[in-house]
Amino acid sequence: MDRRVQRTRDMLHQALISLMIEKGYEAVTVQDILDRANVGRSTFYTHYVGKQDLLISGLKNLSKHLLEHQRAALASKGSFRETGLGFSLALFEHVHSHRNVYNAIVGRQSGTVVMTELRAVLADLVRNDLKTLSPNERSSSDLPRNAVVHFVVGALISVITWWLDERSKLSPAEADAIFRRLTLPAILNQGRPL
Amino acid sequence: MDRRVQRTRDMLHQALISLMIEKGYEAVTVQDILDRANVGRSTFYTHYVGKQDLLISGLKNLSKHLLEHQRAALASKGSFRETGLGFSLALFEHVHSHRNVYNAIVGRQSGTVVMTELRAVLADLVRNDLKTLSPNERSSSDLPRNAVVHFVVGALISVITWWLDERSKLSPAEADAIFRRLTLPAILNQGRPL
Amino acid sequence: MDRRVQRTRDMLHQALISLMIEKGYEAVTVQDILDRANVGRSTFYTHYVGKQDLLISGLKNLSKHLLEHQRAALASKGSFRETGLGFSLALFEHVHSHRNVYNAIVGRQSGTVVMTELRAVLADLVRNDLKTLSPNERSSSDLPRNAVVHFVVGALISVITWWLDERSKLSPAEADAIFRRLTLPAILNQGRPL
Amino acid sequence: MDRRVQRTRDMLHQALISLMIEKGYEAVTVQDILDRANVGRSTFYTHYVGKQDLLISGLKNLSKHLLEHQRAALASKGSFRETGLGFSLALFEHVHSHRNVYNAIVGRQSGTVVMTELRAVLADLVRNDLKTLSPNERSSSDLPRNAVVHFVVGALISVITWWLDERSKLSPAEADAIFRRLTLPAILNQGRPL
DNA sequence: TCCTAAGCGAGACGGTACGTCTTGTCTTCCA
DNA sequence: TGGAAGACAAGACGTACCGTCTCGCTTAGGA
Repeated sequence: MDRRVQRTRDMLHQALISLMIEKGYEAVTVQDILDRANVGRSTFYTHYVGKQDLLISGLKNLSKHLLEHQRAALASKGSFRETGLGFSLALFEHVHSHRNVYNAIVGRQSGTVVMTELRAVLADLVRNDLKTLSPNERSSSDLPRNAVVHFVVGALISVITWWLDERSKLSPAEADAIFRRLTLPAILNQGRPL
Repeated sequence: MDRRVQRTRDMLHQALISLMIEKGYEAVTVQDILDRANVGRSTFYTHYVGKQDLLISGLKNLSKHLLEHQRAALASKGSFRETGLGFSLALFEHVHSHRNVYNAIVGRQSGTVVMTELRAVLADLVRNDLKTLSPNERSSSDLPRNAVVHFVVGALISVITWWLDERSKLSPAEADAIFRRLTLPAILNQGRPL
Repeated sequence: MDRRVQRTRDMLHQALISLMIEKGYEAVTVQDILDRANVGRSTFYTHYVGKQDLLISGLKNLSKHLLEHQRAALASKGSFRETGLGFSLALFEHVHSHRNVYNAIVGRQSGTVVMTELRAVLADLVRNDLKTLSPNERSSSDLPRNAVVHFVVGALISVITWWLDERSKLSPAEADAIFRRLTLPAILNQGRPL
Repeated sequence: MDRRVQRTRDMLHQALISLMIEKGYEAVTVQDILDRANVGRSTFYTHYVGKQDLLISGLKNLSKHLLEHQRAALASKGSFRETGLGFSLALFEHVHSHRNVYNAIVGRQSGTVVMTELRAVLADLVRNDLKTLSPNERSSSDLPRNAVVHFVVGALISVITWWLDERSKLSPAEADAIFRRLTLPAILNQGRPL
């Protein structure tokens, strides 16, 4: 591929991210992106279907990053309580070191598209994790698998949102601990009577 | 207030809801609403700041409805496990009998505004409920109150979303049970070591 | 007629005139008039068909005023050169003492309706006058009567417009003299070869 | 300039003219023009500030046309009585061959903007002509130059209006003759006592 | 090394939705 | 009970984006 192509795409990504931090995804105009990236209108539409497409293609990086952490955690031995949802700490740390970006993605100014896409990425990770749980440990299989996946993703995003709103007074590890204390009991204690 | 005013507002609400069911909130145009409601453009903007305003003013009804159920549940005696989050069954039933509306509100075609507003309504209810928990029972106070509120609301919406996506094969009571099995342990078992 | 009716109409006329002076006829809104006159919308439309109607009904006064002067001039004896178009000096004086109103009527901010109506009023006067000319004096009757009427009215308005634009450095009598020097030769010297 | 630009502008001009003929300038909507010209709304406002702007830019053509005839007349030798206001016949002929357009411009359905602009165009031509008169012939310099210009333009438009109203029973040459018989004496005979 | 296809910026263009404004009609309410 | 207040439908306005397109200029990468 032409060396220029990659350069154009990078500039577009950078432009979108910096603009999202400033105004939030919804408020960003294609024209804004073009101006910021010094890219022509037609060029933009050559590479991407639209604003969403540019965004989604950017989220792929996050996805890759978290998948690696998940693989590492799954490889190690230990109970699900210890190693389950093994990507979560990595995610909280990623969020922390890119606070401003995540504020734009997850915050008040966000948009449906961003959230939908983020949920999809996380749902994949969670589903992977839960697959390893069912056969080995006390199972949550008496609850519909998808319900649990939705629940975990919702909890994850809720905690991240809250954490960011609180201006991140807590460390990533502490935030992660809260997430796990809220989420794991539901997954692990299904046998206990309610 | 002029009798006509209420009539106009009602017709606008009806129009918005029916259009949301057909196309989803984001896709609905102000002009669509005007045509459906037989209302003039300026009249619309006399009553509402915009599409969002019309929507939000509509969600007030839901809020009132659920608040009543909550009051009833809080009045009755029983442990938090039984009576806590007492509005949840009512909500699942409301969702069930207005499936199509909720699909538009919560579904793939929804918009940020709708969700934000719905979350705010639910957050108020949850916060009310949790206030009654802390003093009486084994407390979740070692977790930040707001984190728990966000978590519960996220869980609630996640389960509803999943339930609607599954075409509601389960009854409202069953869906509510799932929600409670996933959420209550986290609230009640904070003392147990993870 | 109800005493209040006349009061309402007067207030509307006053409002229109003062607003015309401020912004010019075209820029004046019915709502502007209502606000200024403290009159309800429906009341306005009860009395007048619209903005134009209100204006035209106001011009009737001018018409009456000038007609009287014309009658006086026609009654006196003298050649057409002296007494013809006998209302012209009265008009220039009227213009002078209501400069601001005429600026609004005739000026840059005016509107078609105003001008059309003013022309009609003047055309009637001119036509009256020319009727007295034809039989008695050296005639312009070899020119189409209507052409001459249009011409005189056009000349009159042109001179008034110019005079007002010049901020009326000249007295009404001087302006009138200019008008007569420009217009009368054409009417009186038709026999002379061109 | 982009080839497309000229094409767009042409189509807009054509649309405006044909619509003016049908409904008169004032009654023409921007949307009417867009529909007729197959041009997008934003494109229109890219090229013109509004309806007026489009109109005025169209009157530039008339101006150019008449200026050429004036130059030709000025070049020829002869008294002012013969060659003065040398563009007038050309104007009457232009009016005649574009009767429907001029009816829209000058007629009952016209608007202030149209007339104001037309007056300005004609005033320039007249002023040019009168400049050649003063030094060479018996002067009208004892009358304010601007008054005379206004007067001539007023007379010209008056005669044209009358002529068009009469459905042009007269030839352009005859109409021009009437105009000259009405206007020239005033310009040339200033020395004669009134 | 050339030269040719591609990548690109610039921006014109047709559309569509927006929120504002004004008009003339129609309804309510109050004095 | 008649007029003031003002709600209303209609629809034009000028602005803002969108996604498609045409145009030349530049520049890589194969001949």
